[in-house]
Amino acid sequence: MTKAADKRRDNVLKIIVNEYVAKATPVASEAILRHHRLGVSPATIRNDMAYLEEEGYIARPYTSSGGVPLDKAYRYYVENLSENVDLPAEEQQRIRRMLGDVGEGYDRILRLAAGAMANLVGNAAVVTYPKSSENRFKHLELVEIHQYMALIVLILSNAVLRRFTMSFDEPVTQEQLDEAAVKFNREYTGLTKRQMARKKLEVTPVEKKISSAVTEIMAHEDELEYESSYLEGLRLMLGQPEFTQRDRMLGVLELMEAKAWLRHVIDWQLTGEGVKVIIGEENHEASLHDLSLVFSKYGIPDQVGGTVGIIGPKRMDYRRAISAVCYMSGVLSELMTRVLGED
Amino acid sequence: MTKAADKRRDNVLKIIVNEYVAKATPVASEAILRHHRLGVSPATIRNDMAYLEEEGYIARPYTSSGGVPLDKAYRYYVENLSENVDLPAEEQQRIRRMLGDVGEGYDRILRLAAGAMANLVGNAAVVTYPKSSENRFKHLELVEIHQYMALIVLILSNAVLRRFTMSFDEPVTQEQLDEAAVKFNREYTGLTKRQMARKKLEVTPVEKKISSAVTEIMAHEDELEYESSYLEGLRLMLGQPEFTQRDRMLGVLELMEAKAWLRHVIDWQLTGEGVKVIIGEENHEASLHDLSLVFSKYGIPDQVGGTVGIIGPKRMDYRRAISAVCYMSGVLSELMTRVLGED
DNA sequence: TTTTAGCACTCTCTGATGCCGACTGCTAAT
DNA sequence: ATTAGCAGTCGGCATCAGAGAGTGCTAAAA
Repeated sequence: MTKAADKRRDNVLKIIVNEYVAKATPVASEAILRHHRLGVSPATIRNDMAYLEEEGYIARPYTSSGGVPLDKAYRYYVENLSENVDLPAEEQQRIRRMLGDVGEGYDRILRLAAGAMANLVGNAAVVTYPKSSENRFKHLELVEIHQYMALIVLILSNAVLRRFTMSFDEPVTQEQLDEAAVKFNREYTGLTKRQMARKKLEVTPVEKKISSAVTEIMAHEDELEYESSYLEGLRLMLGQPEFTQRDRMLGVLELMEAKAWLRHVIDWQLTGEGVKVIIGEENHEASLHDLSLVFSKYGIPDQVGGTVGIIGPKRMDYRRAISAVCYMSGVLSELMTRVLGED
Repeated sequence: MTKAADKRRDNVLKIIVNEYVAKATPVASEAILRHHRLGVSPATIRNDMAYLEEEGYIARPYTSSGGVPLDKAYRYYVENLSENVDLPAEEQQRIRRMLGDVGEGYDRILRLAAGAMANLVGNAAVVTYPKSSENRFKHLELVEIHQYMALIVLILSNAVLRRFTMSFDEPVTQEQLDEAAVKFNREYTGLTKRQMARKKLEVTPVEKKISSAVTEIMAHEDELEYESSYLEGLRLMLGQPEFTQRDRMLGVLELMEAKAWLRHVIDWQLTGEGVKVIIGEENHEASLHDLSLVFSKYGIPDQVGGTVGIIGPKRMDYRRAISAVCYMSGVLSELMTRVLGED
């Protein structure tokens, strides 16, 4: 008998989560029966709810109101109560069509990807710019701007490209620059910055200056990761009823604009594959304590990768969010593979 | 006598605007005297306010409350009542130090610039990516990725750089690509896309494909302008008391995220130099009817330029906003000049 | 003609009050 | 272990009254 009772309790919890996610109001014992014919009376449900409350799955905003799920409930729900589903085929179609062809650089596509995810789940979505696990030198180009200044274009293994200008103490010619570029491209292509440092080249002062700048950029690129990211759907997230209180809304807005929380997500991401779900208090960062994150890596393992994820109130449709993140990371990975070739 | 009275009325209007900007509450006749010793009684001020109301400068939220400025008042204020001031020297220092050195591409600096402005005025600020009035070809670079695919790097006259991959029907070698690059660089450097089209080169099929892609990119770059822009300080703007009502807040948030309004600003900007102020209903776009914009071009006239501006509720410190926009556009212009050299 | 004093009037804001409806917890019966 | 019934709790809403702020108007003064 206890087995059947356990099952019913799971069911009740599942219904509570679903209902609360949909309606954002405490769910009452009778409301549970209204839509789902379990063969029992409201009183039984109330007993079950009392049990769930005692065990810390749900809470009541005030005495004798309906129950709202706690972190523990969401966690249990994600782990045991919700079977993973694929994104509906039509949604998949729409996204694929929207992303269409590459060509104008990642910027546009990543932004669109974030926007699509956001709309899919009605919350904010973020996509970080892809980054090499360890960048490798791919190509260098030097263009004279004027006598004492050159434009340096550096392409790295993640197909990211950096350009910057550099001024010199002595005059330089385009010939000199070409020579330097040829040399660097011959010697450095395919190397990481550490391998480059190990290789002692004979260089002119001008070349030395260029090479150290290149190394610095590569180091910087290895660090910088969340600096550039695409966050879309803020309006959707902040339209959720949890943000009716003005200060909470502004607090979250501030958090989002600062983007410091992203660092946190990325750190977490370092461990393991697949879709990660962080619910409320599970976040180390206090400012995220009443939000949830669903995110995943994308990219090519051990080569390039970024993070794609969803952020919203704890009351979110985790099933949908997980599907969306999972699918989108797949699409983006595929896209990266196509762009980078077999490399 | 009427002359003195006019002057006093101007003064009253000025005080009303200042007070309302600071406090965001209707300003009462006695409140005006509280802080500013005009040599008259409250009743006189009331008469003046009645006059101002009749003339459409101010309105009352309800019978017998204080007055709030209308669009006409702000316009008059900006035009006649507020002498332009420079940004405080210390602020100038801080911004210059913050922007520091160029080097990592515009992205970072433009974002910082927007952030600084936003903080300066307590509203949202936007900086668009600089764009050539008409882009010129500057440099092309071709790198083989594999047999049927190449990475194309195109540098344009605004120092903007585009890279994209292209696949070919026939195998290509790096030698072929180098040859093509040399040819294009020799023939096309310094030309606009129209001049390029006029010049009929003899090209191989591969080169033809590359060249048409380049032209397309240049055309695209000429169009695309507001696509990439940096919007900072949303939290500040939405923290203003005019957005206590939830729907207005979400409405504006939606507007900001879509960024379609930027197109509007840019269109307006086309005419004339200097700092532009658009107040409330002066906006053609209905969605901006209760917001104000303060913006300006920056860049090098007839070469490259972008837009820098502030957006906020009509109740904003126009004097400060104008100073900030003016100063920032100066700083960015200077920076562009330095980066592009004399060109 | 312009300014001032005085006063009645209008409107917002706040807190108190009371009632309705929703839902539970408890007890006792099944 | 489940159910029925009922008393009790609490949020939400509408109503109301009083205080405070500030004006418009009128008539007198400058």
